[in-house]
Amino acid sequence: MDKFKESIISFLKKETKLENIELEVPPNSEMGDYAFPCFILAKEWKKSPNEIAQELSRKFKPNNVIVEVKVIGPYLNFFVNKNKIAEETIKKILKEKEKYGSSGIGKSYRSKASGELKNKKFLSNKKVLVEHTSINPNASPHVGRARNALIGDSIVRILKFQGYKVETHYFVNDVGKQIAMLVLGAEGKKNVAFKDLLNIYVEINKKIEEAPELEKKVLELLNKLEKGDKTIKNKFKKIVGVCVKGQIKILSELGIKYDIFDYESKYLWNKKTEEMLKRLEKTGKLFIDGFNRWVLDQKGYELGMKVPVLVMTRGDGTSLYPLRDIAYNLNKIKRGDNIVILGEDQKLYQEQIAAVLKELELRPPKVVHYSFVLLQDGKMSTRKGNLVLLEDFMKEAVNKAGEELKKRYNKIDLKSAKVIAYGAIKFGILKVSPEKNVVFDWEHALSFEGETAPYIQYAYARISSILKKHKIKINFKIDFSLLEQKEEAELIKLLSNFPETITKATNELRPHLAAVYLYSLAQKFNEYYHMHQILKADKNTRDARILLISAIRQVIKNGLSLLGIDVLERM
RNA sequence: GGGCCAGUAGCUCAGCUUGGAUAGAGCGGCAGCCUUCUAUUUUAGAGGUUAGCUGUAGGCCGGGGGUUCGAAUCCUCCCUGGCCCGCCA
Repeated sequence: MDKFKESIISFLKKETKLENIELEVPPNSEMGDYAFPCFILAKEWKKSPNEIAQELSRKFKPNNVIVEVKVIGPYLNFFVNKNKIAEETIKKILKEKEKYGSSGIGKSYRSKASGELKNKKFLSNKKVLVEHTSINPNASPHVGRARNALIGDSIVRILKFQGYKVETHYFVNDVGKQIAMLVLGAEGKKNVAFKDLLNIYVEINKKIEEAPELEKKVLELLNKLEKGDKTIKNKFKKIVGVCVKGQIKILSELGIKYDIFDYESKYLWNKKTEEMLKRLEKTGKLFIDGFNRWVLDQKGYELGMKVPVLVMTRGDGTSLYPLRDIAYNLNKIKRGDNIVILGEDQKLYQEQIAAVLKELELRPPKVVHYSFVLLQDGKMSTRKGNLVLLEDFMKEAVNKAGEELKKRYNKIDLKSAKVIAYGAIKFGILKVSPEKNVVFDWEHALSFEGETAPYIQYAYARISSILKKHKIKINFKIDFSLLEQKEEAELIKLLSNFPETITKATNELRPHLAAVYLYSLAQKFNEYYHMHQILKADKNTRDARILLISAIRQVIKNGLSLLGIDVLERM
């Protein structure tokens, strides 16, 4: 908490004898910087809230931090020392530079062996494992999948920014039915390339739908695979290899990187699943059902299902996904604390996994769920081929950005076009809260105006170009009281709120908070820029304003980097 | 049938976890800001202005009920949409 709030709260605590003081921010900065609503005291003091506010205001003595109070109706409003907040905030930003906004919570808990942070935060270990993307290796990723990768990547960036040691994992479901289908579909085709996979997958799905007896062939393939048939194993490996390579290329083009790829197949043949079963047996909740399968009873966990059980094996004893997944989870839990990004379809299943892990007295992963991206005519589906491919979206966006650049500079700078295009894609997806369904619409998705990354990048470029025109040495002997405009006060307040916003985004694993914040900052800056001269102001005011916009520039850059978005010095 | 999530302006969203002052943005609409050219009596049309800015219209915050001094926010019922509920992963 900053010293401004602290000072107000200590005053109010003394005067009201309340344990918890909740301060609010008035809707309008002219009304004050912080407000205390006096309703809660009305009953006890047997006075109207307005009278209470009056009484408190008489008791208040201005100081170095809080310079004035004002009663507006039932509210007691406080005005902070604007010079002080301006000076401290701007100095802090320009000194900390790319670190500004980091609260270092990742580091602070690492240095503490145990203690209060451990109980407060869900992260308690030294290392944080973030598993995201984990797209089925059956085709080129569609836009809906990108939501997973982008949210995950942003969370990784945020955690690293806060000082956490992060390890990024990608789980490859390389032994599933869908891969078997792909193998079957590719039968007889030579040199299958990444771009062919989608068609093959859609075709084989159609074929199976028309001739369900083909399904037997799929199961046969799976069976042979599980028995370790070398030829089949290689076929799976080859096609998965082509697919993963292609997927990674696209994601890496977007600046998304992974430290470790975990292959599900690893858990198909090693003894981990057997060990897992033995361990589960000790809970006394594992039983063999009428189909001769190992099943875990999950009564008592309030799972939203008719019969709360988790099936671990097939009748023939071979493992099902949950069993392999639990083994995988165990492996990850050994390495550190876990975060997983998954679609909303995995919600119940993850609750089941969490219940299993609790049964084993292990800390379940923190799961971030997101809702699906829909198309006007329904759900996106790789199986049906009803989708917008991420790579096509990227291509279109780069084309559009290129055109815009051409309009302005009469030439296309591909690197800049990509920064703009990928920024737009990322921001467009990240600014929406993850639990919301999104309907993909080309026109909307390719817009570079309004609440978009290019708008924010533009504010950054604009500041850069001002600073280029006029280079002054950063000199802190500046009269910060010259930043007296209303817009300046609002900007400074926003800047000083940045660390708090990022802390919140970290604790709640919600990158969209950063996106929303950045837009409001860029918007406020543009407003300010149009109302007030910067370089043409008189010398002292100009120097103060230059420091202010330098600070804004730094915060925009820091914030965008948390979303994986780059900036341009000119655009 | 049951569980989870969402419903806020014509459209896309923020705000909801922690109740508080006139419910905020963007897109689209309308009217402008700064300039150039063409014709013209005061004006009109076309274009440019780095992706910029201002004003304005547009809301029973899905609906009913409840809690509270006060509800978009909390509780409850209902409606609509998304996701899920036993040998797929």
